[in-house]
Amino acid sequence: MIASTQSNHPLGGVKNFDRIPTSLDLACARLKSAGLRITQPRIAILETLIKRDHPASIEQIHHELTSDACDLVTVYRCLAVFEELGLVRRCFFHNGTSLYEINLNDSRHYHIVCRSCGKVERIDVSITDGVERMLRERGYDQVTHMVEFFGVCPACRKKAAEADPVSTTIAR
Amino acid sequence: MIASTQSNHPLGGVKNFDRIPTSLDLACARLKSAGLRITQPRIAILETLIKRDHPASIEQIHHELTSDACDLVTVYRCLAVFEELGLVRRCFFHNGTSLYEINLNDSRHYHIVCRSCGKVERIDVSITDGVERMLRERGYDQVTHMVEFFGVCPACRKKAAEADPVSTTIAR
DNA sequence: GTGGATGCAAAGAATTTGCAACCAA
DNA sequence: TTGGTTGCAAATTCTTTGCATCCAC
Repeated sequence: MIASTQSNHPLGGVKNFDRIPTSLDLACARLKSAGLRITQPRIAILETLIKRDHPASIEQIHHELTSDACDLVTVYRCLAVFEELGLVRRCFFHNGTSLYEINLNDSRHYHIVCRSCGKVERIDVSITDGVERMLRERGYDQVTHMVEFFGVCPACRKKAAEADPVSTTIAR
Repeated sequence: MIASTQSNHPLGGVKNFDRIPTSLDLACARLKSAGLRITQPRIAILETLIKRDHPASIEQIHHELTSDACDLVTVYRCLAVFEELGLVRRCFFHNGTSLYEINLNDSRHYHIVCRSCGKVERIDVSITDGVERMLRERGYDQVTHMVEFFGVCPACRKKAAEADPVSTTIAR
């Protein structure tokens, strides 16, 4: 997969399939092997998701595409396909909106979302493996899960404390 | 709180405040102490949530109210108030819809939702305390979280296997 | 009596669907 | 060439808002 039989140097090939596969290559391969077509809108959306590497709303993704790369409806449809394929993961945030992020190697990580500014940070821990195993033992199939943490980030706390030094010391 | 000073027997009082407080009593007390009014629609919605003790959509809750107890809009508004007060917890499910469940004593538990039939089971484990603590140490405030597990329940697996014995053996 | 809460209607936002035209394989 | 994809428009669903009326306190 990394280099063809025609060349031992990973970057030395002249043909496309001699390159080290990029994230986009991997995503396209997954599309292809599912019998789906690799179209301009799909490439554009995947590139945006890969470049971003952070959850984004459908609206945001559409906005970040180079202008009129495709219709908003197409973004909806493509993301539904990507999610079905597992290329993309859907997360739900405190206000109920869903965000999408690229998920090429099923990396298990979570997010902490600031209640105030909406900033998303990544948390790289694995806390739910035991539960998933337990559920499988109970007879559940295709088990996945979703975890989101919400809180007020340090920056927003500081800002709030400066604006109103008294009330912000009271925790929820 | 369990019995008034007028009676030592927990069930022996004649007045309302001599009863053991019910869940509804507790919820109403929380409303009152927040300066909010105890109205017929609010009582009806709370009773439905308490009786159910399982996540339900706004539509379902409205439907389960004894006919024309209140308008759908009122259910929306009441649930927003209850959520704000922490009387109710909002969960997000695989299709992106939000469900609400009563949350009178901040019990930490999660759900496993069947992808196929939508059945919700409760999981009583605590897996995220360590992460919440870590986030607070990093400077986050008002930290909460949300966890949902999705899978195909044993009953649906069996049903699917009977309908199509070949393809259902392939795990995701 | 008074202000918070509700009902109704209507607006607004988010998402889905139908169908003809298009283009990747 | 052909069927999966897309764009556009319109339908549908979900949620919020405005305002007059009502009723809990």
